[in-house]
Amino acid sequence: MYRIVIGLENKMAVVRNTKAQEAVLELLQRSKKTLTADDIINTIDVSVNKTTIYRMLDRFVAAGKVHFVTDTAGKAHYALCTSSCLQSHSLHNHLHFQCKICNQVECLPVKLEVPELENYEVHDMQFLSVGICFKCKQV
Amino acid sequence: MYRIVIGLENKMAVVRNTKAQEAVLELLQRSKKTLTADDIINTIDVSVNKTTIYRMLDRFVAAGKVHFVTDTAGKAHYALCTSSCLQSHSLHNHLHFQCKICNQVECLPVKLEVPELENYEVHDMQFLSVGICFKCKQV
DNA sequence: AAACAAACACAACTTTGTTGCATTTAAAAA
DNA sequence: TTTTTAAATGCAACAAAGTTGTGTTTGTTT
Repeated sequence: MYRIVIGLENKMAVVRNTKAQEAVLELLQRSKKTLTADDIINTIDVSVNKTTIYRMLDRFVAAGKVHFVTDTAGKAHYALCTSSCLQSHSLHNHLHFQCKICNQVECLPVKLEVPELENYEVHDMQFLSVGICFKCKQV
Repeated sequence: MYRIVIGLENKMAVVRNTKAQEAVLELLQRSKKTLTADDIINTIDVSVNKTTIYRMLDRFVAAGKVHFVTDTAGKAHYALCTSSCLQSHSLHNHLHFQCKICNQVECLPVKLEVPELENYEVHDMQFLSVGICFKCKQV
């Protein structure tokens, strides 16, 4: 219900390496497109509980390793942060694309310029475009 | 589960005016910020079933009267379309702001420029910035 | 090796939105 | 005006996505 994370203000807690976490990070690394929690649960080869997946993803987001976009149906899609995510105070100002046909969401290498918002404190952003992707258009 | 709408390709069906619909549109008109289905259900004075509210909102979106943004928690926030929504093929290329404190989402009068996406068919977009709004910053 | 807390599993739950079907009702047709 | 028709609604049951609580496991530090 509360997928927002306050960044890295909360002191970096001690972190432990587990098989499950490594497996999830590897999945995200290998994936060209974003992954939903469900995608991960259905793809991962080690046995991991769904609650664990959700909490893990929250931790990754909090740590700035991963970012997510919510699609038009309200589902969260996760992707590893790249170097470009880290520019300008960890704001993810690149565009995402959600395909109505294959339902996948991908990060696009397109940065959007956002003017300063007077009197607002901007912590993060999600830019989503919706339509039909390259692959699905060809079919 | 499927909040996307294919625009107006489906022939404009006969539309009927009902008290409920008028009431919802009036609520949206009066509201400075976007409203969730729940907001509407809790605010509206005439008795309307929640299913009706959801279907109604879908119809309004399909008709281009209303647009919505999904917040970081995956919840849909609806707003009346203004004249500015109708520019450039009914794409809603203005920015929205979600406040982490009051949890409200508002339309901002800020248009974002999006370059053409080669080989992609863009039907719509959702631009969301997240942080602390003007009012909540003052408290 | 012992201690500690991060990470996990499991079950129950919440929230948001959907589906199917019967009923009502706005508006067109008779 | 009355009849007809399908758009709009109501209701109940359901579904998907994510969360909470609690007890257990297990990395890491001491």
